[in-house]
Amino acid sequence: MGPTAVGKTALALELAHRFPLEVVSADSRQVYRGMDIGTAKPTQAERAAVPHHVIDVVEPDEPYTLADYRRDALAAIVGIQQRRHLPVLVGGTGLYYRAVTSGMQIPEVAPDHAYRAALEARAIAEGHDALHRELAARDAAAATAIDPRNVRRVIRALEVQHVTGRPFSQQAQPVDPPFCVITIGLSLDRAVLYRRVDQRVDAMMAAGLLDEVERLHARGYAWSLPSMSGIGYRQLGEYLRGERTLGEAVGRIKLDSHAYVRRQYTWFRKEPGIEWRDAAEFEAALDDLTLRIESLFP
RNA sequence: GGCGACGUGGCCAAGUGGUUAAGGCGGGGGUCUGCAAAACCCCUAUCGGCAGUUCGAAUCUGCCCGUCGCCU
Repeated sequence: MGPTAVGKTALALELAHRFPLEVVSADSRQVYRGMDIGTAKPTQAERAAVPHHVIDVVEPDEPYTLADYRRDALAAIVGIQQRRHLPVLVGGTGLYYRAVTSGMQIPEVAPDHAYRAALEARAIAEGHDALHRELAARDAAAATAIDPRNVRRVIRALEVQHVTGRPFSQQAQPVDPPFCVITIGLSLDRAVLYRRVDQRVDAMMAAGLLDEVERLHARGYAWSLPSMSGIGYRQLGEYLRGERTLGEAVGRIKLDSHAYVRRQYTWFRKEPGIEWRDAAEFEAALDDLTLRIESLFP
């Protein structure tokens, strides 16, 4: 695990020279087909050399949820284990990481978009506190745990309670992890990482990110889609709609990526059991990880 | 050397006598189990320096320092 552009993919590919491993992506954007450059997907050559899973699984306009991801990732891991290969989860989406490694029980309630839209409208009309008060009445524990201003979370809790008739808070109890996990967190000095992010954004532009975004938009994918609202796609959309210059859009991509890095760290810091390694000491991290894995298979 | 303008947090920028000095950007921290590269929240200055005027000054006066412009 680790923030964007820290070198996770490179480390995994290097590790693949030492172990028969397969990669399971833990990246919420690489699941979309056709979004290659902006999501920094591993190349076709890299994916030919090392099998990758949970990449390119849906079209950009298909909804893909946490539950979908958990199902796909666990299925991939089972398959890898049957092949007697080592499953290596690689990615920067903290929630996805947790869904796989912590035995998360996700309430079996599919999104009801009409219901959500109605509640969103209420939040706007009556204020988010109104929704939160309703949640407090229906599920006090959830109301305590969820920030009233985090409308999206409040709505999901209401949705689960609405559909199942049972409190959301009682349906989200984690169980023991289904397997033994070693987590290596790759980290890098913030200023250095920001520089690396900026360089990668420039490289993405040179590699044709704008074309990629235009092509997706030409295929009819709305800017409001979750897939099209990711970093890179959103800002270039603003440029294509004439809301800002190309230079401004690229600058925005860089700064939004910085903020994303910060949010990623916030998430990872909270996750237990992560062993942090300095990405600047790539070889050392690689050797150390090799020893850690070998110790598991005497 | 003279004249003029300006000098507010890392940057941009309101405020031109009176509650705890707007806001934006950047930076930092945080929340989040079916939209998570999302959504949301919090933090981040005493106003170039000194001396005055005043009950009270970022806001007025003087000097100094600095920046910019024009002139010689």
